[in-house]
Amino acid sequence: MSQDNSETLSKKHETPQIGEMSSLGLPQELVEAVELMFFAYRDFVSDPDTILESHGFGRAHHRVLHFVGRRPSMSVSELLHILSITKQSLSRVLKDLIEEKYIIQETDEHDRRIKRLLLSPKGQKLHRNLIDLQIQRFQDSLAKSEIGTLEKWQEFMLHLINMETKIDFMDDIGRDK
Amino acid sequence: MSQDNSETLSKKHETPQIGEMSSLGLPQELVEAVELMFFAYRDFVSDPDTILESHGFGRAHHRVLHFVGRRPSMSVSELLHILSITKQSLSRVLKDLIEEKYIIQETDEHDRRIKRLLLSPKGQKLHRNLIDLQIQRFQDSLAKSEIGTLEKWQEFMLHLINMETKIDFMDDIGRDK
DNA sequence: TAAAATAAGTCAATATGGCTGACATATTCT
DNA sequence: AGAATATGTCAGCCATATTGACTTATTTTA
Repeated sequence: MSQDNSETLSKKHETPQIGEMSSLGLPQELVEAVELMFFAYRDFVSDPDTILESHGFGRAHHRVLHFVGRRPSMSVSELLHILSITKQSLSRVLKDLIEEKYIIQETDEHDRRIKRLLLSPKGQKLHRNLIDLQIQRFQDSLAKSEIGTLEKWQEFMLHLINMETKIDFMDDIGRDK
Repeated sequence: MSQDNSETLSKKHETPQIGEMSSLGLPQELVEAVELMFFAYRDFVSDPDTILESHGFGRAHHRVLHFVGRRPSMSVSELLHILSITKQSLSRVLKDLIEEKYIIQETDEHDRRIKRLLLSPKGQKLHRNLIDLQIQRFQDSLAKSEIGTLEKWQEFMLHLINMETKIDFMDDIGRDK
């Protein structure tokens, strides 16, 4: 519990430089960064959920919608590769999106085995709604931050997090930022 | 498909300043940032998985282990609050961790309804193994980056991502970094 | 002190989104 | 003609989340 186990620090973490040690005997800022990844990511993906839910979709649908929107005319296998999931996992969500006409399939001109995936106007609209929320969050965070060092980056990440989350759990993180 | 729909940009995203527009008519760097969140987070949480799997645990166990390690003597309801899950969801993983003696419960001295959660030495060891991997990834990324602006932050995030992922999908992101 | 509120735990049912294995179909390559 | 490739599908399994209803122990409050 006290800091007197600092001699037993793994070789990987020698050179704490300026930073204080956390209760774990690890540099405080790095432990905080690990948690910021958890909180910031969770809150970052939470915004689109409301919209998705009203369409009967989940996060898996969002990811497909996003990458098809960003990289139009991708093949199914390219999409599988990007998402790093199996085709059986993809098939359920892709089927939904195709059935409800958010995504259009076009057979490749030169190799008719390949199906190219595209967003319909309806799909583009939903995609845009979703990404707008996430970009807005980035811009808000950016407006509040002035990115410089790791500290600056943490500040940026901190601002990504919901105010409520911050009030509840950020009492010992980023106090003076 | 072309950029000529830039007039229809949502009011929220006027002021693209210097940045070019993506195929979506949104600032390229912000769209890239959205994707970096996805890739970086995914790869960041992937390291501990191997160790967890060998213990028969999943990511839910990891999160519990992490927060109990970081905030020792938390009550169950505080943990629920931090994780933002229901107690029914928590109960399974917490039960596993208690049964296999990674986590110890202690009844609060002043209010015997409350159970305080603590890592056993065994739990501390596993927690340390897991966080070491994540901190190492941060340190590696940090060594490669020089954080400054949003660009710097993106560079930092980019370096968090597995080389394989970068080779496969980063062909149009962060080319010149 | 009796009743209400709180902390924790449990049972049952359901949903999402991953996984594996086995196959089927159409198309292209050798 | 046969092998390889791209896609799709069936069936089942697992992890992790959800809701609602209920129990038990303990503390607070009226």
